[in-house]
Amino acid sequence: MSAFAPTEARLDVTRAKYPDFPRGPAVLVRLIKHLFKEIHDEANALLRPYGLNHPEYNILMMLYGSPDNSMHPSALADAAGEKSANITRLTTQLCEKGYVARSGSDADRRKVTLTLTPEGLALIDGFLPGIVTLLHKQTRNLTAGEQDQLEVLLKKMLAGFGE
Amino acid sequence: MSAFAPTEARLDVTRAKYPDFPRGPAVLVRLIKHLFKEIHDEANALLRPYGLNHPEYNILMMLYGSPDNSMHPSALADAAGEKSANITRLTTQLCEKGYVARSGSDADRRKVTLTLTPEGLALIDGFLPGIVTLLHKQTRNLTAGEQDQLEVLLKKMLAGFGE
DNA sequence: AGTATATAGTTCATTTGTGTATATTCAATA
DNA sequence: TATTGAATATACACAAATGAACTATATACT
Repeated sequence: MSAFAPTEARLDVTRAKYPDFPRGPAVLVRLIKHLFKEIHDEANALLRPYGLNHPEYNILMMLYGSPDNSMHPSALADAAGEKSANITRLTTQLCEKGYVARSGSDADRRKVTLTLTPEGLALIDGFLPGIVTLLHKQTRNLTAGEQDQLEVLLKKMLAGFGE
Repeated sequence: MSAFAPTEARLDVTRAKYPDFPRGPAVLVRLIKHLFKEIHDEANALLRPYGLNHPEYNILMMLYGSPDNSMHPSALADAAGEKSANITRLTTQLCEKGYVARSGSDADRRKVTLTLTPEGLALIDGFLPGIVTLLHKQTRNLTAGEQDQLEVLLKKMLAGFGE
């Protein structure tokens, strides 16, 4: 029996009380919330031994995903889905730990450039094997074809936001 | 152009540096994170005029999804995907606002029962129309068939956790 | 019965996240 | 070139969430 069954039962009760409540959309939203929490918690557990949490990991990986291992804070905020005030705090921590370096920009002096240090790159090399294993584990119930399908549908849904 | 395109570009760079990094699973995880943040932020904005945030809303709706409008804290933690310590804090707030009532249980004196008050039910009636509209808006890009498909796939993925 | 083990809920210290205001720089244009 | 408005990043006060320790009941076992 799926762990999600109680959620569906609750939704049935809700619809009995308030028939307009849309079952499909509500299920999707609750599924996404549950998945996010699970993903978040598992990643946190894996990263704790490295002294990192999930948001810090995300920032390191966004920088790693840039050809020169560097980004500006505002781009990082978009990429990591964090508020810019939080980027300041998180990157300050990563700087203090020595994984990221801050530097000014000559072209636009408002901007700051954040770059992975050699220590940061070494840390990433250290935790990536575990992350790869975790990612496979988290999607093991889906075939490659199902993953593609899911990706298409999630993108389509996401495209409906912020318009 | 999709707002998600930069994420995919970063993933390509990552895979150039670390070929084992699995593209599909990583995309799925990032999509889910982005969707959750959008859903969370929009719900927060809608609920603010009612003096509620998204987690508080979730708790009220979990109670509403129970036939007698009541649940125990531990069940609520599961249902709402919150840690039990957080349930204590959130429900205390909701009690102070008069939307939820706490009471002991005779059968098992460790347990506490949380029940929606008439004020809580009235509040729900007040914000539900807006929520219904929001839920439709958040899934407007998906046909009914696509929503069903997405639901199946997300459930399948979720079933892979915690085993 | 008596003891160990597990469960329910809370408390508290700490970490993490947000909203708002502010300083600085850039870009547009009158 | 002076002025206005937008963008970038940060500071800070406050809000929310977490992990770990703790109290109290309940359950299982000998």
